[in-house]
Amino acid sequence: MPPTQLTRQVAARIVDYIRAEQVAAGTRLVERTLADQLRVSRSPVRNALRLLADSGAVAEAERGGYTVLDADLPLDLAEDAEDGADEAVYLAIASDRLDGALPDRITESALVRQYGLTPAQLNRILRRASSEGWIERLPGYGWEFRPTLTSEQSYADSYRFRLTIEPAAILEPTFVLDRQAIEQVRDQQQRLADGAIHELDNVELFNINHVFHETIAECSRNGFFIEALRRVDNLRRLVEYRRRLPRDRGVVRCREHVEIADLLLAGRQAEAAERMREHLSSVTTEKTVS
Amino acid sequence: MPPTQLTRQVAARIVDYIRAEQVAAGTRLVERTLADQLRVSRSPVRNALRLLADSGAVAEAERGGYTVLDADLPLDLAEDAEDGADEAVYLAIASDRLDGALPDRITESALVRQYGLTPAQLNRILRRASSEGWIERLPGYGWEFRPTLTSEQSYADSYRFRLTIEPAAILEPTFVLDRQAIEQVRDQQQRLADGAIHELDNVELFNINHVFHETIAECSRNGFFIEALRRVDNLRRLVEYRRRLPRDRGVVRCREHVEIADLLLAGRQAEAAERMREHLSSVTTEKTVS
DNA sequence: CTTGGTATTTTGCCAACAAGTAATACCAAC
DNA sequence: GTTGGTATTACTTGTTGGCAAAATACCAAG
Repeated sequence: MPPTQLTRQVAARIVDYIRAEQVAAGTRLVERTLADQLRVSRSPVRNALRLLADSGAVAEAERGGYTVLDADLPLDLAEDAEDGADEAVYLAIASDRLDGALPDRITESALVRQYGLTPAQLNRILRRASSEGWIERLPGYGWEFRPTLTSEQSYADSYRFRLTIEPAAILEPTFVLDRQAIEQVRDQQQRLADGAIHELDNVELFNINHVFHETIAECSRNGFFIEALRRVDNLRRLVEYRRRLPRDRGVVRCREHVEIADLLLAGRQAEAAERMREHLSSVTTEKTVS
Repeated sequence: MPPTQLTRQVAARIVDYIRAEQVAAGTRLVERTLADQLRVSRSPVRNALRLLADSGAVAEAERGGYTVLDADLPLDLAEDAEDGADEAVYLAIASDRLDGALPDRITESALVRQYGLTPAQLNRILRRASSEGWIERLPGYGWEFRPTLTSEQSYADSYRFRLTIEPAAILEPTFVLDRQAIEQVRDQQQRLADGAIHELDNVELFNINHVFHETIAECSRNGFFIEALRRVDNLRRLVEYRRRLPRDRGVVRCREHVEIADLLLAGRQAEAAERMREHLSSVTTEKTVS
């Protein structure tokens, strides 16, 4: 019996957690704590830990339970686990749509047939796609793809929008610097600028940059700014995965990121907001030229 | 056999359309046109027209088809039609949640039991609620209400967010004034300020004001601004329906709306944006005081 | 009191069929 | 070419029951 969808997902999250927090080897992985953190019950956590133990990612503790084996787990572990199915189909549909292989309107059963899904699987995927804003249920039967990000215009629009909200988020009165988080993403960007950028693929590069911007926005403590940014990035992700991202420009962007983070850490918010504005508008012009 | 959910909905939209556009009596209601406009096929349009004809809202034309009887249809018609079921349950769940009658997490079957729904009905409702951003599916079983708008803080946050995006939308380079639309909402606001405001209930008042702000944002021609505003308002709606809206303050707000519209019509966008900023921030301070 | 182990309850998915209705194509009339 | 009428196709919903697995409660050990 193959591990369940949720089990794989939970396993991937656990790996992410160990890697991101650099949890020391030997630390106990407490079921209840993980369950609370991942918003599931202990059952899938238990199964996920068993799965990870079988593949040698975590160690079984002496009197039951599991402990961390190594903070630097191979990245593949999370990806392998995640590749349950949903994610792949989700990206496939998005990709096919961007390629123009899917019509503007489509019925659920057509999708079920074309991608060989069960109704519930498709239900999950459509739920996600519609919550991310690129597909919409019609009043009657069928779904309609929304024109988001398919055109160059809407791509530019997304940057204009970020140009408005990201600097504004920094200047919000509720803004409180999360020094630790900012330092972490700052160092990550520094490493990228120092050359690590050439070793990453599009997905990882996008995710790191996305986390950088989101971490800053989160300091605004205003859920509307945070969620608005998140929504834009969720859409952007679908396109960026498919683009060629020139790495030389990427180095410049990372340096700008470092600079913005340094300004924030120095408490110079107004300047940071201004740099952020310049940073985002430079990307805009760059894109429209190419 | 009672009319179907979709039929009622389409009927309500047709009534909305006739009222909003003030379609002259005697005009033919063309099935295909309506179907395209409402993004459904002719079948439900036909059923809806039959329904409206039976209740005397539209007239049967001589050689088949239907014509408009009177541009000023009673508002109840749309509401009666809409009250099919979904909408009522949707608002009931939102209301119960705001009252604290529903726990933070809840399962689908609990909702099915509590509100006497079929799975597909609940599916539709959850889809909508999650796309509007106030409920979220957990990784395992169950759903979680998001803390949006339940607290005074997040209510204030929503205004801070609008304070950022609405003036910015006016200043977007892609902004193109839709003179006709702006004039229409301007006049509507003028009528409100002249006293009509005292004859409206919360729902209608909210909708009119919401349309005003959205019409302006739409001139930005940037879907991200438009959608972000729409999302905030969809959430706000759930709360505002339940508040007491003091009408005297409302009059002042309507006057400000008229003023903003006039500035836009005069092509003075920068000033309009500034007035919009003041307008929104005055509401914020007013709320935090009360 | 915290943690891991175990048992019980409940949930949501699956499958397949029936039924009603939305989408679509076609036709006739003006 | 439009428009309304009609027929056909194909889609989604509503069933039902069975089942794997997620949630939950309980227990024992340290």
